[in-house]
Amino acid sequence: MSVTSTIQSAVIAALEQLYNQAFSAKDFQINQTKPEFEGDYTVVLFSLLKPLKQSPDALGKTLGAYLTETHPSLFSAFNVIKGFLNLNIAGSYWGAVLNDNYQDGMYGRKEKKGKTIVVEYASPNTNKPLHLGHLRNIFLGWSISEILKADGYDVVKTCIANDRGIHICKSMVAWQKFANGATPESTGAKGDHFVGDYYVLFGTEYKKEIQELTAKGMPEAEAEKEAPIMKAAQQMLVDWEAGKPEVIALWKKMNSWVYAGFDITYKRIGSDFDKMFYESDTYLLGKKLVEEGLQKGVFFKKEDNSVWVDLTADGLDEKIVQRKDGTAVYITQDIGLAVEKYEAYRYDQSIYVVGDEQNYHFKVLQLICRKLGLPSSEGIYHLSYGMVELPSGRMKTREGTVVDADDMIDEMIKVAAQKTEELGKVKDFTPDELDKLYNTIGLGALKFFILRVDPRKRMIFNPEESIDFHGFTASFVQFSHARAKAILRNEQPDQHFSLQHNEALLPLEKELIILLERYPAIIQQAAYEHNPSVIVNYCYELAKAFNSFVTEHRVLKAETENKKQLRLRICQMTANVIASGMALAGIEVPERM
RNA sequence: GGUCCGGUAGCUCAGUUGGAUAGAGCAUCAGCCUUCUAAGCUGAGGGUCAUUGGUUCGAAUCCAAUCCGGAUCACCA
Repeated sequence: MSVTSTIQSAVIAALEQLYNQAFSAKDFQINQTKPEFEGDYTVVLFSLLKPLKQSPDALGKTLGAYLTETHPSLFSAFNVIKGFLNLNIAGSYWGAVLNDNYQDGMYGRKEKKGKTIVVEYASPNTNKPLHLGHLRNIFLGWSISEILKADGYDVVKTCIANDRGIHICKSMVAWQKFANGATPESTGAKGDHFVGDYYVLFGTEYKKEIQELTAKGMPEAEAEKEAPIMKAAQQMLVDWEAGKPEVIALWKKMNSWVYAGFDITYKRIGSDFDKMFYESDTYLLGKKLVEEGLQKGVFFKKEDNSVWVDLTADGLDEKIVQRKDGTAVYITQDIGLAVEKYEAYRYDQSIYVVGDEQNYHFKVLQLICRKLGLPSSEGIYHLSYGMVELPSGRMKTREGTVVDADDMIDEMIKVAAQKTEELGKVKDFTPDELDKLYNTIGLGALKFFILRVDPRKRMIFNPEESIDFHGFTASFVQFSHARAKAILRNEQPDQHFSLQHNEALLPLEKELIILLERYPAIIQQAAYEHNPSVIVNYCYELAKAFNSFVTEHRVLKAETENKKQLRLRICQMTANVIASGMALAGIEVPERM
């Protein structure tokens, strides 16, 4: 049990004894005591004054005296200032926290809850390479999954490949028309980039054709529909859904190129999935559900044969669920996917890591699932994150300001290598070890930079700032870990030494133990909020405190053997917690750097 | 226009769910390596928490209005 909840229970019991009134944890607050006051934890008394008909001073003194008297091993002293009861926690209590957990690599992780959460993330289109926005998505999804696991859930990491639809047909048409049979193998290109180039080519050709048509006097809106290359793409989608063999063959070939490219990137960033779903499968189930919905009267057909759902009663609009030509739209497959996921995992929650521009889409999805009476609907949770912007503004494909994921990763690792060489601390590393270290530092920096921001907020990605290895960065935290390990390489804590608590803890020692004690609660909070930035910020805070501690106090040459053992335990536990926390963000920490 | 999200130091971000004098990093300035890793540490300056009103012992945090920025309201995904 955490200190905070221990104090809470003690206070509740005390109030029951002293005033014969029952309170719950929600009736009053326990905070860490502000540094300018004496004490470790503070009970805020204001909310209790009225029900107890007490003055702040009287209540504080009575409660403080009672608590210190009845829990001498927990509270060593107290003071009351205005409505705040400041409690000193006994040194022996902190000693026990340290002693019980310093070797535990699983510290902070919860027991299994027996509940399943499905997390969907990445979800790329198979027509262009991954960019910075995808990286935020993948880092978030992967990290949230790990955090939920640590909090005791069974997690299934899933990915839906958006492998069908008009956008896929566009790159297929362009390849057919312009590639002359070129392949990634023949050109040496990475598969996803190769296909992406044809998608871009489609766009430029399309624009060209529109210009030609409007030059002949056709109105622009009509030209957009009549452009031959667009008509070819639309026809291809119809052929694809009809299962025309040569279209399917082409589709399979091009998708396999893209997957090969994605796999390389996933592997580099250490991301993985337990289960892949393919839109090309789920859309059929979606269409079946649309059919059922029509029977049930949840959907209705318009004159042109397109199928709609009326959500005006729920404050939204009418929404199309199937085109007049019978082909599926985006949401059709999502309805199918929701059912498929539920059938497969009977989940308690189904998290979709998808950008906030799709808030409306997920509102609609949940409503439709509910109207269809699907059991999958209630667990749907859209983890909506903000867009990644550059200092110059939004990334735009058309303006070529999209930051490519592979380029970004290369750059980070390159700069990490440069920086490490400049410092020259690992000259004895083998080339393989160096390679691994550069990866750890470069990728760590990228992940940290992205995950440190609250997911809901838009974030500005400043390339220059992201490769800064000072301050609030992954390298700072990694460095702190390496520093702790350097000490531990000289000497390990003696497990058989029994710590004495007659020497008072120094402020920096106590600060670190208090921070370490909070780690389990931090995991819980991050899981509850679906927010990896909670973990990342915590790791930074811990690393910062550790660096102050290490510069201020000697560990190996501590004043007494008792102090030395205490500090060695602090080093060990800090290293463990940093490694554990960073792992939840998908960031590795080196032994040396 | 409707709906949703955001606005905290020059910049990038925290702020323990309503608590004490609002915190970090970067940038600027001043110090600290003969010591377990200086990718570090210590200190200084920098704030009308968008604005106004309200709720109460107490508001960056809750409510209302206004201003600014973004997303969305597609037979794109």
